[in-house]
Amino acid sequence: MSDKEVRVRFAPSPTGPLHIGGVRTALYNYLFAKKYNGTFIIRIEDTDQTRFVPGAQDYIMESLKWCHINPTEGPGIGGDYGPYIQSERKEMYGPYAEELVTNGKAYYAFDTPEELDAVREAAKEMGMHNWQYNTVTRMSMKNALTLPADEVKRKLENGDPYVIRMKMPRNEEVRFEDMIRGWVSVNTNNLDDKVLFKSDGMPTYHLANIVDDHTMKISHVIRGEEWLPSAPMHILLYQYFGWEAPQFAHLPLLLKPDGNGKLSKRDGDRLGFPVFPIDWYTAEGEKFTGYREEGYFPEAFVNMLAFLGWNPGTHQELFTLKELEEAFTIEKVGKSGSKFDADKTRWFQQQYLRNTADTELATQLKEIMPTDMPLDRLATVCRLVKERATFVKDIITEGSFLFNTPDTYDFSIISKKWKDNTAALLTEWKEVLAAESNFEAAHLEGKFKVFVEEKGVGIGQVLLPYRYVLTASMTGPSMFEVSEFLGKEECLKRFELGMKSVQQ
RNA sequence: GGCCCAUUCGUCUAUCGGUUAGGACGCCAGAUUUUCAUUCUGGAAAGAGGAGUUCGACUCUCCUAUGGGCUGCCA
Repeated sequence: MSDKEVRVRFAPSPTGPLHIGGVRTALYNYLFAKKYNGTFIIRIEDTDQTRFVPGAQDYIMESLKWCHINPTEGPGIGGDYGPYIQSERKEMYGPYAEELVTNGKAYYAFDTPEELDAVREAAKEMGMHNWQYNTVTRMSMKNALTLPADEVKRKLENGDPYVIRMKMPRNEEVRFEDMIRGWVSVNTNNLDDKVLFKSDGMPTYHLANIVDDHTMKISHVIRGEEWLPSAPMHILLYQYFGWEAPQFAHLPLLLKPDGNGKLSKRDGDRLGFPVFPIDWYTAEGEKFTGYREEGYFPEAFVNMLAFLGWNPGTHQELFTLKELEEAFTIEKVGKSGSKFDADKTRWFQQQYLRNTADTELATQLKEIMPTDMPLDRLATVCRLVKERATFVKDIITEGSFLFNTPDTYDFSIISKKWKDNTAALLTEWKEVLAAESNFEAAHLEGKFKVFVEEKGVGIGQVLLPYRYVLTASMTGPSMFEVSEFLGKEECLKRFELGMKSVQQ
């Protein structure tokens, strides 16, 4: 690591919702910055005006906020290197492109998109699988390298549409050291003359990215593996400008849990888990569910994401954001793509739910379930059922009989356990309770043990029917805890209800 | 097709030439529990294949296979 100040950026384009792969890239950038006391920057790359999606930028910012991945510089945040939205930096890029033209590192090209399509089509028909605008083909195209100088000049003065293409050198080896993959090298013969500046006056990603990273003093570029093939070209651009290139780290991709391929938008509803951090609605009104709305804690979500492609080298798996900031190193990021595991994700959430204080859970519960129940009572519910829940919303279903008197009893669930003497035993046990003034769980349990002892019956013979009449269910937390929570009056009332259902 | 990257249990991964190849999720079995859940214990489960280098390779090199990415005036 050089002693240069660490400045990293996450640079999404607002073409739609950020999916979890993007969130992970943002997270790694953030953690890297924190680890080295650096700066984490958000930059919006909206150079493609045709793909702009309204709301996408807000979605990105809100997603990161929910995850507590807080940028130190960015749109709406400020910083000394703004603006942080490329369309607002539009005027900056042209002169840089011109500079390359002047230095012979780039050239004007006048081929129309239609002409290019035609050339590609023709090449395909001749059995060439891909045609590239490169060192050899450029000599048969319409550009400043082939056209007479005066014609080029005339076209430019005329206002004819043009692009500026990078002039790729012939047969040169471009090498760079990736922080994750080590040395990567490519021969320029395999690279093409990429468009740097578009006919609409906007730069392409490649130019804008290099110019912004340089002018924003970015020290490390941590981005997805899909950028690896163009990294050598970016290196070359830095050389053309005479700038020092940042260090690169190309992250492995997130893969579909089944089959193969990069995780994509539609995989979520197909496989039954969210692919997006928060809900997203398309312009057509289609909804994509987010982790936030599913009920995941952001801490659990972030913890899970951090472990998709990184590990601390120890057996610890539960990390707070702060702990991740300490433990994270780029060296421990793996090289191969990871398949997303929905089960493991749920497990993380379950762990976090369990480690959340009861009153905190109660507070969150109140937000999703209107109730008059006081907070301390809610907290007790949480304590009783949290071990059988994964999400806060599970507490509502798992503890339903703690909120409301059962409205329907289904005798068939207990009929097998219901013997001839059950009703009589239950009635006697009810009498014991009716005479009892102390309803503390431990006390009731003691009473109960004495009761079954005296009757000479098994615990289950009474306890299960007891559960049934009070909760209309066969499963749940300790009956003595449940009884204490409900209180004497409610318990006796439910005895009546439950017993009635049996008689029918 | 071309170029680049990758390859350890089903999944996420540890191992930085010498290990009974470790952990976690999931799965199975047992114990605890009135029940379900929890918890605990145990179990099945892996180095893609082939050549080298080496006293010794999961680890280094090469080839093959497989997977992935890129191949736009998209990012």
